[in-house]
Amino acid sequence: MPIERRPLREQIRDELMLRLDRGDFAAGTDINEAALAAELGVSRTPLREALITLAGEGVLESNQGRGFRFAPVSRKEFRELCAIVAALEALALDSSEPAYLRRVAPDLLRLAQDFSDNIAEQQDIERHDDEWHDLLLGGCRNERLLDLITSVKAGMRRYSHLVAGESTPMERAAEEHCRIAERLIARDLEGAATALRDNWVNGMERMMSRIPETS
Amino acid sequence: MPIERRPLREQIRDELMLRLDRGDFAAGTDINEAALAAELGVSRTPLREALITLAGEGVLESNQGRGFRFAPVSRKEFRELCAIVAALEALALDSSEPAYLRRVAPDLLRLAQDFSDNIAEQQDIERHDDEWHDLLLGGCRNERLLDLITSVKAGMRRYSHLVAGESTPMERAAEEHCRIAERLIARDLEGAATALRDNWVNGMERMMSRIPETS
DNA sequence: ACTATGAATTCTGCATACAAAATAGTACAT
DNA sequence: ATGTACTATTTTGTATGCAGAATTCATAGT
Repeated sequence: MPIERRPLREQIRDELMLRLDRGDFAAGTDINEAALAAELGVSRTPLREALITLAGEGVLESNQGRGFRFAPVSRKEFRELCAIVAALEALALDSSEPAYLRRVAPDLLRLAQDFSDNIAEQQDIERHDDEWHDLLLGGCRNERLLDLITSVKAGMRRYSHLVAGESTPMERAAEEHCRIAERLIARDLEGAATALRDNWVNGMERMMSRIPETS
Repeated sequence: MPIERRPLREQIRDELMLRLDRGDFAAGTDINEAALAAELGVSRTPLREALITLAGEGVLESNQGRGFRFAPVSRKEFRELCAIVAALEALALDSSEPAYLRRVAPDLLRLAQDFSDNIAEQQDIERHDDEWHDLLLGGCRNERLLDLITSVKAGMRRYSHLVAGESTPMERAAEEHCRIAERLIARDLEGAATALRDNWVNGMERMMSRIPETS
């Protein structure tokens, strides 16, 4: 078996994103490199490398001499990110192999229905939603686009834990997923793309009230 | 006067992009960190930080133990990038303040016309095209989107010097810019967005033959 | 001549060390 | 009590050092 040999900076990045999902870091808080490096058991060098990639994805921001901090959240930015992801995923759907979409459409529908039934843990909900979208876009032939979507979504993870605990919005999301799947089954690619865009716009509005206004 | 104090990694990144525009680096070539750092007169640490950000933007790629290299070019990737930028700029146009577009539309038209007249240096052509698009999108209220467009375009700069010396394609581009500006003057935002998308698709096809196929 | 093997070298990835900037703290003057 | 100048401390930004992986080169074997 080929043992895993990944750069430390990537493992660190993953770990930080995991902690971000858990809500360990409040938006706007500074990062103490030495302390965090010690806590992770690594040196500052690969940590800083990870921080720089995260800054490139918009998760962090850096100021000269002041180091890194988790980028503050705002309704404005969340709207912006949703608009971007909506456009990118719609493009990805457009760039997908029709055969793939036909094949996975039933799975997508079933997953969406299963999901609306049993309300699970918040962690599971997030993961499920991500996996659903990943499956939807799995047939996209534009590799750079998929990478870009992943990157932009990383920036959105700062918002994910803010909505934790709300159950009704998720039921709405499941319904919308059903709609998208139904459009695909009906071979209506245009309608599916529209439903997908709606899903993001609605998702945005659903979470909007949860986001504290820029103070 | 406030003297400029930017991190070295950013200055290094800018310098590397400049050299990339000049065609100093062939696609696919490895980077020797020590040699490049010595040439730039900096240490490997900020250089590596710059390389990591460039890798995040798709300009470079990194392999474990093998360091960084300029990502190889391919027609497939170029098509992908053009599709992405087309979608993003169209969205940006959609998110722009109508008042701004009305105001700059005449300037855009004039710039496009001026440009089609005097054929300048390749360097100037590139810069002019970029500035034209920047002016077009200057009224976009989605800041994250503008950052993202800049980042994706950075990845496209690997292709820019490949088309050097060709004059007719640029005249075509100027014509298309005129079309976009005319649509804006006519208050036809939808038509402008379509023309913008066409500009990217055509630009793509124009350069396609210049890109060596993946060997 | 060609391949395989192993030592020597080069280079990356990570850790540590150092310098300068920013922050916190303290004494002092108003 | 408040503000200010100055010092001490913390923290970042950059440079250097070091271990191990990857590559190169030479040599031996077929």
